[in-house]
Amino acid sequence: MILQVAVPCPLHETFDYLPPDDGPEPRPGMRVRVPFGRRQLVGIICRVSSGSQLPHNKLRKATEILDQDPLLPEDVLALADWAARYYHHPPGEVLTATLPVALRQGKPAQATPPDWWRVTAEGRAPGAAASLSRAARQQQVLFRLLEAPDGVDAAELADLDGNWRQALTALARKGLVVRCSPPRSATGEPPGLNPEQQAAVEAINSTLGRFRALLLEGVTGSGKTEVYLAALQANLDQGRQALVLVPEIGLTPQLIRRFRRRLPGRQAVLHSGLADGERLQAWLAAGSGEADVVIGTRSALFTPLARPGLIIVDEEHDLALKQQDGFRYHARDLAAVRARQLDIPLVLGSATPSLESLHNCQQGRYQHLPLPYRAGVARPPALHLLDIRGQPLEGGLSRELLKHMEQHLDAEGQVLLFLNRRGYAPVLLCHDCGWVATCSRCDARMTWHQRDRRLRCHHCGHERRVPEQCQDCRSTDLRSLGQGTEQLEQILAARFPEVPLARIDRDSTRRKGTMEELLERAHSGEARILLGTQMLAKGHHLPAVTLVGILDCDQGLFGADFRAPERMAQLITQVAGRAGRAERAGEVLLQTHHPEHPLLQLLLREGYSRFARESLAERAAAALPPFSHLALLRAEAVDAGAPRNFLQEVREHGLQLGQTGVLLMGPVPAPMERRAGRYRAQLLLQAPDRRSLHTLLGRLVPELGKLPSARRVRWSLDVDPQEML
DNA sequence: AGCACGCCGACT
DNA sequence: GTCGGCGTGCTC
Repeated sequence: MILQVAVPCPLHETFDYLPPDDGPEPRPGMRVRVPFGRRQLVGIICRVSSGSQLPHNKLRKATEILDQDPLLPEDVLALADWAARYYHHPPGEVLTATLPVALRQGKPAQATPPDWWRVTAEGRAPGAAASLSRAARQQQVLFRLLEAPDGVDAAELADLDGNWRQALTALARKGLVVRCSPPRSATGEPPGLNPEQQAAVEAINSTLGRFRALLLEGVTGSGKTEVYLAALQANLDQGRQALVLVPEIGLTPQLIRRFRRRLPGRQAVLHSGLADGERLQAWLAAGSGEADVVIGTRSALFTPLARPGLIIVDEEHDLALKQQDGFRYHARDLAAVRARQLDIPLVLGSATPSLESLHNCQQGRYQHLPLPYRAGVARPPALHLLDIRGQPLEGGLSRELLKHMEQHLDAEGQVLLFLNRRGYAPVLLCHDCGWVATCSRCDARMTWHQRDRRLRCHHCGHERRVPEQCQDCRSTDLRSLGQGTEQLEQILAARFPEVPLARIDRDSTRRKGTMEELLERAHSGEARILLGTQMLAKGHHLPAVTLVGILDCDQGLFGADFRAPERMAQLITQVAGRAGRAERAGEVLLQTHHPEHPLLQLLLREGYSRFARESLAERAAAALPPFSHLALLRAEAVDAGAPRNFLQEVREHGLQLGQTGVLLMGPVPAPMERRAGRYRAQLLLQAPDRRSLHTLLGRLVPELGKLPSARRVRWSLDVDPQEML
């Protein structure tokens, strides 16, 4: 008997081992400890076969089988295998990526019973709390449990000071509290659905039990989540589990609470903020069938499910669904593969669908489910361009925008300002000689953060003190150019001193919990002006916002990336969607220096949907994705010439393989050549069909590591790149 | 990736 | 005379 084992190292094959002398019967999906070189690694059994290509004396014996039963079911193994082939990534690294960290390290896959506690009848008795007058800690714990009729997770007691665990055990000994299983959540009353929502739900429900991909294109506020909830309910009624993927930013406590409130059964949440132990428990609960709905960010896609019935990918256009380093997979695309393999429906949802998914609808591969109207009484916002050419600007705000802000604030409205640039100013400039502060490690300017008196590079994180003098001419007349959110906050505080403001960007939310705090201030209406970057653009329900101001929408118009316009349109539409979600119609003002730009005009006049269809036609004409297929080979090194040399060698190697149809473009320097002290270059492969691209990559990639020049660079392959940076 | 082996420069 | 630099090779 031979075990084919995937080990966590960047090699494109599995390794054959003899089974250990004793232990459980080896089966695919089990973890196994194996000797590898002179190390011991935790690998995963991919196959058990009867023979090996290698001579018997070359084979080593596996040390021990780590699982009694397979950790990964057949379908996850098959998905990982498919992904390793499609992304041309080492199978060991792909499989390792599917496991929670605790399991990668070889820890036992043991589900611990829930640490959930509630008060007993004795504990509820009138004299119980009073009897603890000499045990303040126990009293405190008891009070906390008395507040929660369903009990609490012991982890929630962690904020009590002192040894709450000891107090809890003491209370249990006295019979005042008891460990129990957490309640299955109750179902809140679903609101009535409008006809479009109803039609979408029926379309999804009618396909439960077999594969089909459906694109739910719902304008902001059209009630996509209600459609998800209804479909999830129907799926649960059939006794099946569901997987819900969201981009990191979308996984807010708000959304989780809504799911908890509305769905029966148990939900497991998987995101990067979890401790290893918590993550493991959620993962095991999914695999055992204990959890009914699994909600998570992209890596949750690989979670084993005991009785899968439905996969939902929310905000399917979002870039966060594509991993941007190491194993560069797209969770949306792999979700389609998994749904097909499991023969269950896949629902993709977005207000601004990716061109890829719209194309799939046009091709008839996906079913299109439009939700063109806002749910309830909410009316769509009115979008207007503000031509700011030659206009006086106050901190980047035109008079016209300021006037509208005053009007909305006077009318008790809430104003949201969007500026996709944090810090005080993006440029620090010497007024005497023109010197600008640049990063020593990147080809980029440093951003001035006034409050911390520091210059920070937003590309590599490098920072230093703000210089007193120009580094070139010693002049002390250093000035800022342009505005970031930090500066705008100051200007607004001076201009509207009476109006409470909340700034939401990566700097203002660095401390744990501040994000929730600021969002709460925004949500409650306490803050009247909201100022933020990307962070504020997505997902959050801000029903009181009546005016949205986008300070600079020109950045996206001239990006080097062919996806830049699409990104810009998605961002504008998402930000605009924050306005007027309640009864009051919203107003959206876009400041621009290019009011006649055809892309902006199209977006404003016709909306995202038409914009996207027009863009698709342009992509077709230019033979760009999704009408052709790309792979990007990146290389970087401290030595400036090494990446180019390597890629040149790869190019020649690739040309020799003579795959017709595949274009090799480059090598060229990356758009920002030097970043974090490394020079970067890239080679782009383009093909009219997937097959020829993958045939070439299949032959080329395993050879790359063997090239001598590869040793001098760090390289990575990005299949279906989303960003050319 | 990790880890060893191996062959050349500045030190106790 | 050694310690250690990183080039090269290998992992069933």
